[in-house]
Amino acid sequence: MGRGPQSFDLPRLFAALGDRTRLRLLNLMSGREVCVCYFVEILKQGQPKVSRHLAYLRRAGIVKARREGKWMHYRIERPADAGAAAILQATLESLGADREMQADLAQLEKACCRPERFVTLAGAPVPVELQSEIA
Amino acid sequence: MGRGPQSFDLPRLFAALGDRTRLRLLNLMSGREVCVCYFVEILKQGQPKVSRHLAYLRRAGIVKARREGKWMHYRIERPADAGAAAILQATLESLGADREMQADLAQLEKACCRPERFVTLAGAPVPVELQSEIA
DNA sequence: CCTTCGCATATGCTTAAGCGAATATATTCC
DNA sequence: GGAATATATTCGCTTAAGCATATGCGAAGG
Repeated sequence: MGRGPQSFDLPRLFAALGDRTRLRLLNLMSGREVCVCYFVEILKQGQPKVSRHLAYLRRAGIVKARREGKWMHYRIERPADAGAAAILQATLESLGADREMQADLAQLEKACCRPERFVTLAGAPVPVELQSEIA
Repeated sequence: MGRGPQSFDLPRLFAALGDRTRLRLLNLMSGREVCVCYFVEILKQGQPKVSRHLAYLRRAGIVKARREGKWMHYRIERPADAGAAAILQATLESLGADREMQADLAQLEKACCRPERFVTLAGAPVPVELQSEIA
């Protein structure tokens, strides 16, 4: 009994999406690979908090980390399960309607163009657009 | 600051979807209006537990209750927000891939055709298909 | 090496979720 | 009106989530 062996763990996915901080992180990663330091700068929240939420997303299987020297880059990983991928896709699209999410993206633009304005981002790697990624 | 005044409370929606019991309830309501007694019979869980989860869905704004005599009927209510509606739609569709959800629907079919087989459903109103409802 | 930097994780706390058992409310039937 | 039925809510408990502070750990750089 219980769930079928091949079916995705949807409650886990929704638990991962059920937090505003994590949605803001996903929004910033939508279409790009972003360094952790940008998250900390833009969300204006403590680094351990950001790191914990990124770990949560990682464990839920919707985000992937890549190390580059001292820096860690995160990007969205499309789930293998088609249903889960569709849900994530719909979620990312609906985030665009949210004011704060728009503001976050605007901040990211500013930070990318003029990292010298942000003390914490001196020398940090600029986010990179992803080619065949979600939205 | 914070969210825009018109944007939907997505974390609340995801919190509502982040529980397997609630997903099973939504799956059973997908395309039909169902009486609470069917939920209790099919999920084989205590009535207060089912009622509590239904209340949760009601508060999240994705389910609507209708009283008919002693019986309460529940059905899915498409959220006004387009993004939230799309997420809910994708969720309902992806539930079809889950074994337990399929089994629940099969049980519902059986219970509808032969309610006399289920002691607890004697005289209970049969679920009714909805015309222009989600999926 | 040994320090600094970027990030991750452990710790202790507070708050909220889920549960079963018991109780309350609403409707029907007699 | 009182018993019976269908559903909702409350209570006490256990478990998990989120937070801030503090600590651990890999990678550069001197």
